[in-house]
Amino acid sequence: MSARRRPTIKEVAAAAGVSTQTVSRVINNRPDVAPETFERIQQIISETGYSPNMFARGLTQGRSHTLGVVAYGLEYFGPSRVLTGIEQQAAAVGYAISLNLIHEPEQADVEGLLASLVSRQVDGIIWAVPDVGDNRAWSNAAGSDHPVPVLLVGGMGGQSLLGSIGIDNRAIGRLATEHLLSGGARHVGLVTGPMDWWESRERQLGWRESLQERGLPASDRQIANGDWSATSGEAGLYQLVEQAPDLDAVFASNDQMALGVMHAAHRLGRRIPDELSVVGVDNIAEASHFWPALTTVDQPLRDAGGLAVRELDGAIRRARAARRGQDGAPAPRTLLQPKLVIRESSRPTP
Amino acid sequence: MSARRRPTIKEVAAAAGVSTQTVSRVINNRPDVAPETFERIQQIISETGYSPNMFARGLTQGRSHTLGVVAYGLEYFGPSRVLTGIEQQAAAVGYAISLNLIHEPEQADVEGLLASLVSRQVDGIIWAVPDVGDNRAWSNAAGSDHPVPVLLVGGMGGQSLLGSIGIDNRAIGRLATEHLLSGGARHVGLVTGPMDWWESRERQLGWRESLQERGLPASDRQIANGDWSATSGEAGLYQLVEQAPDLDAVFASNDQMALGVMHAAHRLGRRIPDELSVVGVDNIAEASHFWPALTTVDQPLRDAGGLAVRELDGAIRRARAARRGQDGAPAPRTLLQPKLVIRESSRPTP
DNA sequence: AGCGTTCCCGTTACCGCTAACGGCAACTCG
DNA sequence: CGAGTTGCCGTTAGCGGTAACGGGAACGCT
Repeated sequence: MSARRRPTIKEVAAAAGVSTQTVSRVINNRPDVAPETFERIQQIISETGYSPNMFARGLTQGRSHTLGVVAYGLEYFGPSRVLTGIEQQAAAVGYAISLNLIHEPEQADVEGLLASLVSRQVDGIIWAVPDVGDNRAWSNAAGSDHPVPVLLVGGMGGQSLLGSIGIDNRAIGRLATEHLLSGGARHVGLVTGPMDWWESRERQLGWRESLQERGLPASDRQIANGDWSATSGEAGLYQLVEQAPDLDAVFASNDQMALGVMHAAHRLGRRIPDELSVVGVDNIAEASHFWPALTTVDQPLRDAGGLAVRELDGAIRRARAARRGQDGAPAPRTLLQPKLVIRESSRPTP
Repeated sequence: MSARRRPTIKEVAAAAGVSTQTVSRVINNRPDVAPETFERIQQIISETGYSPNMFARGLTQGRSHTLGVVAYGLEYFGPSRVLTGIEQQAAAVGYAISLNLIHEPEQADVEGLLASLVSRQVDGIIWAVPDVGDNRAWSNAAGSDHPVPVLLVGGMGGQSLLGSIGIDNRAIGRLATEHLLSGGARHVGLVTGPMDWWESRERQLGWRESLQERGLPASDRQIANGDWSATSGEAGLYQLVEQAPDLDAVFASNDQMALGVMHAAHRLGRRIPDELSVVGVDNIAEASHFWPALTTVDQPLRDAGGLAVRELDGAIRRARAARRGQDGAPAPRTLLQPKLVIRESSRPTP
């Protein structure tokens, strides 16, 4: 942990007997350097272990090759997956990641956070915080002209002026519900996530639409509110069987709650899937080893993260090229499609 | 997503009719500014939304207030917890986080990664990658004098010259095994993690020590090698019951594998905990909702992350103060202690 | 009155790097 | 053989901020 000082371009130039500009040309791989000189300078660079100072470079070029990423809840499956996707793609495209975690999504100091990222000179910002409550009101604000491009990931609530990448959560609800119905279920219960989450509301909508299209009831008695935890899933089933005794299937809005539901079903002596079919969401690694193996809806979360980086990179380039052209194309919105994974917790289609 | 240019200190100074130096004094809260002037400048700053350019500031001061964090496997419970702890503490102490994820812990280009972080001018580096194979050989190298302080988190393999924060994994093995023994078990099987992980080897050592201290056998027939996945835990139990028919307890090196073990036990018709006691490690959120609720060993991972930031901050300050003093104190090593969480998958102490 | 302080503020010189430009050879070509 | 390339390299001037120093005005003190 010694404090060996890093060499500067000036020292490299002196050692090579050239000007700093020539060294600069070498490290940026620009023309107008004699092959022989090029070799010699590169030699010295690797000997001294020189690497350019990003501060100085950023100062002249006005870019940092860094993306600000604001995320929430790494302990949850979704967010950590998205972050992994972001990091991977960012590394591939040549961006560093400046990570900021939010702990209270509802009452974050959004402007302060964005300002601090901007003052760190990030080239763009990815807002990967779930759409909870009105925590995205800022993104709809008229005066939301940020000094750098901002991209939203996950959730699509509001008429945001910003670009966004999301997953079709209503389709998740429909996929799960229609699968349950096709397996013969007629009384499909729902354990929701927290209702201030956009994802929860959309999944519920999908569930409701599917039932209504078939003329089946979708009353409040078939709904239990959860909070994503297995505990709440367990409590949810106890509540459901009381409110709707003829329940024969449950769509749990995530795999943890599905686990809780199955736990409760075991305690109640209801066999899965014969007496009760269960479908979750997320396809967490453990899902295939639940008892029984859980049928679930898989979300392309990693892809969403990767796509976010590519889109943001595009926006950065465009903003940089236009510099003061028209603000151009409306913010693009992308919605990725989920996929059903059928296992043993649901009755198969006959 | 407009590209409104950010104001500079020069513009603020012009607007206030003072020199840039005076503005600089205001934003750094330094003396020698008349209260009235101070007010006026601050007014203009908030009106224009000025915030200092970190590049320029970093260039003169030689620090970025950024910590480089290298992590691996956010999809695993441990690493994501540690990262959360790091981020939280970093935010509290005033550091930003530059995140780098590794995908192949065995064959990462360590020097390249460190160099890239250093060239980004991070003030210090936290290496939060599990100790797998010989991927930490670099940290023992004699010439490991990095331009910035480096701290290792998790794992304690080798005689690293660098400071480190870890969790006592041998104690994990002992806690789990002794709990099983105190519940009456006499034939304790082990499902390990991958054996090139330091954590796995230490947990196995703890298991072995506990058995040998009581004069109980700890043969290879009681061991099945897993890979952290639930699948491997399931396969592990099948293997164990074949190799050691009188098996009455299993220590699984993480909760996922414990889940697999319980899954297999159900299939084999072995009742838990009466016929087979099971203990896991990690205390993941779902553990209390497994069937039955899983007894496990809790690791203070978030604390480890937080502590890492504080220690690194100290090292940074010291390095900065000494600047060329002796390299001083030997790298401190901290070992945090795990904690047993008793639930229903293990027979209680009579 | 004369001198030293204190308060407040401006000047200058960098930090490390790159864009823009200029300039000197050698080389090409009609 | 003179004029226009082309190849190669250096000089200058910043990017936006801060450290170090200096200096004028007002004040206090003997």
